[in-house]
Amino acid sequence: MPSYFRVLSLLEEENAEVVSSQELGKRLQMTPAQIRKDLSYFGKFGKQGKGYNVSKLLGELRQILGLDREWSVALIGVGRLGRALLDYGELTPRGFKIAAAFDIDPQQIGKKVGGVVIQDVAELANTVKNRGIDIGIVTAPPSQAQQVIDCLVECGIKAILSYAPLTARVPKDVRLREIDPVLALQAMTYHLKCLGSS
Amino acid sequence: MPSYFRVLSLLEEENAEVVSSQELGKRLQMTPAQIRKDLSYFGKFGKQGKGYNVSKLLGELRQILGLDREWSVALIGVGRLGRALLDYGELTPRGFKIAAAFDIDPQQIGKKVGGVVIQDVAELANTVKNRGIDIGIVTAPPSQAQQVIDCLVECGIKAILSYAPLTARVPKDVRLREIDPVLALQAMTYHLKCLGSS
DNA sequence: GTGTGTGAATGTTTTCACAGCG
DNA sequence: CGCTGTGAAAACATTCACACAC
Repeated sequence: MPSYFRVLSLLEEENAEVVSSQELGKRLQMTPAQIRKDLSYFGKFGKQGKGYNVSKLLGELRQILGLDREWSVALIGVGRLGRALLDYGELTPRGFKIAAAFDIDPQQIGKKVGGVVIQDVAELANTVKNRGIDIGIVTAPPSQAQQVIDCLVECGIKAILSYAPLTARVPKDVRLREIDPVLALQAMTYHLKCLGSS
Repeated sequence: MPSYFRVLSLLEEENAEVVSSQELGKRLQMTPAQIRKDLSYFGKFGKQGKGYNVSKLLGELRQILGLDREWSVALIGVGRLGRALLDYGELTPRGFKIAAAFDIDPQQIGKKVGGVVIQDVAELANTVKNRGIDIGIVTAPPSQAQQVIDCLVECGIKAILSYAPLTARVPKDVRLREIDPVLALQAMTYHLKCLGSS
């Protein structure tokens, strides 16, 4: 559903007034029926014979997805990957502000990366409360990832994005998403392998 | 399914001989029945009363997923994100070698990052053929991503991992996976928003 | 007893097809 | 007419429950 939002943002930049489920389908590589079903789940946003008003639908989705506010994010683990995310320009303009960064390495603590001063992980609990952190991003090494995630959960964080290449255990009221590029690559090799037998 | 492989690798490091679907279920946050179904789709790998032999199952999965060989990857777009991936230590040990890197910026071309010399995108087609590239990773800016992807498709690449925040169009015989951290975050805010009404 | 492999039952998602509105 | 919204149908996925192997 967020990808609907993304493509509509693009359409707005292209000054499109209106869009049909067919056009959306083409852009998102899905069937028009799928898109109509998905959207109708939340309400009736379209006009028969016309399609969907881009900016109106964008507004509706913004509210539905909870993107009508800015979310505060804490990043734990300022290695190469963490740094890349701190420098990544797409987060802030799309509604996610990295409000704090943490590491365990004393050498790193106090340094400033991407406009944020790196704090000691010991201060995590405090900062989460004081700064009203909503979401945690875990870029700590695998050996410490589960520990960090447990800590975030204890702090009351309900949404975690993990870059650690392992399946972490969390209570079921906590949303956990994992990003592991290797997993994505491996999902494709299965199909590559069967290429001769077509 | 690749996550099965990942957790089994971990179990092997822990010197586990044998594992039950229940234990796997706990580690992967799924039901034992699910795991048995998935595995039985490819064959009968378990022993009743015992469970699955870790190293044997690992071997089977390696073959099934096509991980019994090394895959050559080309990375296009050596910005911050591309660099982070070139330096990312998990790719090579898990079977993916970045065999070539490309950029459009003349300032970058010829420089060496993470053991790979950056080449001009113009040489992409040639290199893909000569070096037997199997997979493309796109870390180019959004404005150029579709163009780069089209080029990879023309070169005969059948698997692409894109970090560009847009849904690219590819022929249906080409596997495309997208990684967009913002999309992952937005998928969670929907649930965060409804937190008061539980 | 313990834990797999599997048909049968259940639940969920995707597709179809069409009434009805602009 | 064109395109949405939506029940009904089809496809797909998950869970159950139990026979059977160790």
